Amino acid sequence: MSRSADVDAPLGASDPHTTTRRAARTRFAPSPTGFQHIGGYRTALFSWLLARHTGGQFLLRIEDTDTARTVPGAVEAVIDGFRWLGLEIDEGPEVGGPYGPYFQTQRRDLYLAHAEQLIAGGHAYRCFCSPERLERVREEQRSRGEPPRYDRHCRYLAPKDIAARLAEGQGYTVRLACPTTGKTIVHDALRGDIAFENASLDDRVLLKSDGLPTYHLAHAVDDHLMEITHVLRAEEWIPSAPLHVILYDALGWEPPVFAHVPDVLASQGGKKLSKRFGALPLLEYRERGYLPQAIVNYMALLGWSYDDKSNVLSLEQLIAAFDLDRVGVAPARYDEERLLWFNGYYIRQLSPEELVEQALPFMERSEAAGGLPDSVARPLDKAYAARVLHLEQERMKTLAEAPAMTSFFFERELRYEPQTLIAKHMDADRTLDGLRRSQATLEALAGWEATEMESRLRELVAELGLKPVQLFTSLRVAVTGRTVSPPLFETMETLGRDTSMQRITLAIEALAAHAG
RNA sequence: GCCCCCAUCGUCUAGCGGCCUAGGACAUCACCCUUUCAAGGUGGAGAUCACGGGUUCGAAUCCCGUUGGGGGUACCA
Repeated sequence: MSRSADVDAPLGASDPHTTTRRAARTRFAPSPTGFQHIGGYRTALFSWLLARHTGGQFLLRIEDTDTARTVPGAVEAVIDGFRWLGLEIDEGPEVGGPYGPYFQTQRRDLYLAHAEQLIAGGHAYRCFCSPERLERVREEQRSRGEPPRYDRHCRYLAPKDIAARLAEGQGYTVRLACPTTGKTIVHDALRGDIAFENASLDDRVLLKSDGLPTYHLAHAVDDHLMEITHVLRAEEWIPSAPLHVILYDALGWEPPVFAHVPDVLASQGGKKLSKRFGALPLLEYRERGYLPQAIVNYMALLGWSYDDKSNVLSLEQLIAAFDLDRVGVAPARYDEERLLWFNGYYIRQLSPEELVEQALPFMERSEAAGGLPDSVARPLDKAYAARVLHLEQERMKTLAEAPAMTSFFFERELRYEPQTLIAKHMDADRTLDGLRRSQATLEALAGWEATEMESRLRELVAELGLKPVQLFTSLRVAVTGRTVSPPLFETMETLGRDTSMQRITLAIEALAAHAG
């Protein structure tokens, strides 16, 4: 039996939903009309976390009913994104599952059957109105200052009239017959009850004239049939949520728990993050040298928090801690700086092996693509690259910075202004002398260890009456070509004796020539 | 226009009536460490809790209103 929406008790008012106690089946249901960005994946992450936290399942369903806007490759990209983030999908395209198919275009008979059922039950009706008439009606309403809504022209068509049009072969859509009085209550797990006047509702199209369902019908049928318990979706769905409550009721079904998660705003302006406003497709972050752990940690904290202290949280910790009750309702702003901090943090946590594994592809890219200079032979020596990367590890904010940061370890020739060899409060002559004395000191060394070089050169610094920075700056530029580098002695050790000595010799020559 | 959502440091947030002279993180500033840059450590600045009314012995926390921002208003999702 289905409750009448026109009686006093508002629809949905007494649904006693708990949020996260039972095993949750959640889903992410994107339409393949573009590429998902952080906003979309954030909602998906919350859904995934809820499923994992409760020991339930997470499914991926493709809402491809808008065939005209479907973009090739979008489905693969979504799946690739989940794989990259480390969020495994329990049921969906590619992995399959007992509730498939997971593409809505392959489920049209299901929607058709339910549409018929709704019509038979008087909860929906066929609408023969042309798009032109619809537009005209809306225009008139607007000009009168009324909210544009379907005027329900076909809702009250006589049965024989309908039969006649059908016999004629007229096309039609199927619309939901909304109650016209009373209220419908949408229970939102994050915001509580939201009340809507039924009089303000619109009899939206459930089934398009091409026989494919709109989102309203399709998602309800699928979520019910797939036994989804919690629907997490963007807050833009709140306005149509009452329709969904009515629809579930008309179908005789218990609605799932709805949680409308807040938007993620673009870093500039007050607009929602989107392709137009500051959003990058998720996989673009991979190209730019971001680590999935950083993205996940950052996204989890956009609109959700564990307590007043926790900041760094692993996926495992997130699973253990996640709770719908701690998801906020206010929109959050996308903050690149914070993401970058997380990324640097997670890069620092990488083991030497993991770091090479992750960074090598960026270094071996072509020079034009941001890799090491093309003059450097590929493939790179892994062991050497590992040592080099380890030296730069704590300075890296993204993996994509690795090539520029480490190029002097690989290049044969350095290019720099001889002037930069001279440290502050130094002159060319004293620098030249320091360099020459250093050269002799290093030459006399039996081995080539950083600690050994350091103690010998520190003795030299004292002997010359200089400050460490005065001599080491020159050596640094000589050996790396830069004023900023990893610690000098480890750098020289890694570079090797031959290269280091050769560069110091070159620096002496260059400075001598420069000083005239 | 109409409907709906939201409102604590620049940003992400903690706070669910007294623990708050509002806590943490990013960013920022200073200092320490130090061969540069980072990383790390310490400390600082930064929020009249949008505003105005209530309720209460007591409000960032509850209620109402205002303002501001956002979303929806398709045979798109």
